Amino acid sequence: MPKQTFLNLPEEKRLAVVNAAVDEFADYGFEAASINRIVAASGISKGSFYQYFTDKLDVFNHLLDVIAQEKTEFFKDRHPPGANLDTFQYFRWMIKAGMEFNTANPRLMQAVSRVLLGEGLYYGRNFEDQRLKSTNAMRMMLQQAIKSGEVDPSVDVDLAVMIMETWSNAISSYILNEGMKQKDIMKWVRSARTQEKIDKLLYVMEYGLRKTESEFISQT
Amino acid sequence: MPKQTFLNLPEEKRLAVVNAAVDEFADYGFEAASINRIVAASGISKGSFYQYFTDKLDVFNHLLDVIAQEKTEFFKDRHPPGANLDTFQYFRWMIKAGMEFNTANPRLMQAVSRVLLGEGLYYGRNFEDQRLKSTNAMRMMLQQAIKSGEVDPSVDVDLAVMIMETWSNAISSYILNEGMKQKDIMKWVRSARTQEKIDKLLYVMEYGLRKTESEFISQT
DNA sequence: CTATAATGTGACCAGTCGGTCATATGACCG
DNA sequence: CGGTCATATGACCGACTGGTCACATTATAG
Repeated sequence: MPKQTFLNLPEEKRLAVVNAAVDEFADYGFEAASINRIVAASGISKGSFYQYFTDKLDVFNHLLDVIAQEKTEFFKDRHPPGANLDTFQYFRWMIKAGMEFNTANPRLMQAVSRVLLGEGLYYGRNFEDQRLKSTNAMRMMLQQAIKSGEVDPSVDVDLAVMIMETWSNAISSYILNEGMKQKDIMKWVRSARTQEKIDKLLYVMEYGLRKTESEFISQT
Repeated sequence: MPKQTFLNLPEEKRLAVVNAAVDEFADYGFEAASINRIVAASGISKGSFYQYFTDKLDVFNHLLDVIAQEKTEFFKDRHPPGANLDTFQYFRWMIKAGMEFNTANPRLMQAVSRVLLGEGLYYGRNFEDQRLKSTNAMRMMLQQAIKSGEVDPSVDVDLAVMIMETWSNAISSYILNEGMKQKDIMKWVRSARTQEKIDKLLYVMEYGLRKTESEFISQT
């Protein structure tokens, strides 16, 4: 939590600091973010910074507060269309609203998203080719399946690739992060519980994808 | 690419360097990884390091090479069960094989996964509570839907939450990363193309989730 | 055994980091 | 005006960073 001193600051100065922090985290992520640069960019002195915040994590947490504020402001007069949406309609509305919120605060959301969710595949370092290699393999697999009549030709190949890639990565991360907590990772991975969970996951994906695009359009 | 000098090294020494690098990237990610620590942990001198590699990225790229080698070794005598799997069966087999590979090389995969895909939600910094807040909201939403009879009670709530969370994050990242490339992010987000893509995505998710667990079991 | 080439080494460099603190500045009050 | 207190400042600190290079060690060849 930033000190009261910071919150008392004239808005202009306060925003300069917040914006500098947003840019810094968005450009460098958490570890590589530099307090020196934030200080230089916002035009305050280093001493002042340490009077406002205790450390780097403190500034970042303040960004989360800023988001919370912005969100209540944003959703103040924005409500779900109609009262009796079902769960998925509501979820869909939430996602769409989130997209609008991201659009309205792109740099801010980019900064916290980069720190909390990672740099993201679509941005990227020098590893784009590495990623393309695996997505291209999936794309070819799907196109082959379409050619052989196994998958409906109206399926959106790019979308299917994105979905498969997302799950491939999510499952890999899940196995690694959750697995490292276990004392016997191999036993855990091969356990009925874990296998069943992944099976269900893939089944949900598969079932959704098997629907043809024409059905999508008629049902949405 | 590491210099030939490095590849000529006695295996023991070479592995010491690779293992030190793996540990470093797994523990600190790319930005915060320290060449000094890698050097110290592997027992080589700093000068030698710079004779083997040009910089940090070069070591990391070598880890990708190591993975490629390990993978060909791993899949040498591991083939899909039967020749006429359909696309999804094949994908499922690939995912499962990937899980086994991760299990066999957990630290190595953790290192590159952390760098390429981010720290992952399930690991985490001091932001676990931030994440729990949103997942709990989704969980309650689903439980409410089950209570009211809208969603089949046999649905695995935790699984559904994981799926919804994954898509929520993936969509958010997609919008931010892809959107920042556009000259007019708002126009892009609201365009029919983008909206349709997200709609389809959510529809695939929804359709998979609407199936009841009993159907899962009978069909898998 | 000597000469030459390849490899290994760690002290050293300039630069940056997060963080501190004595001092300066300004705001408020009697 | 003087006095008191909150705030602002940037020089300075030790630690660490990625990177270099003159020199030591070892291997190879004649």
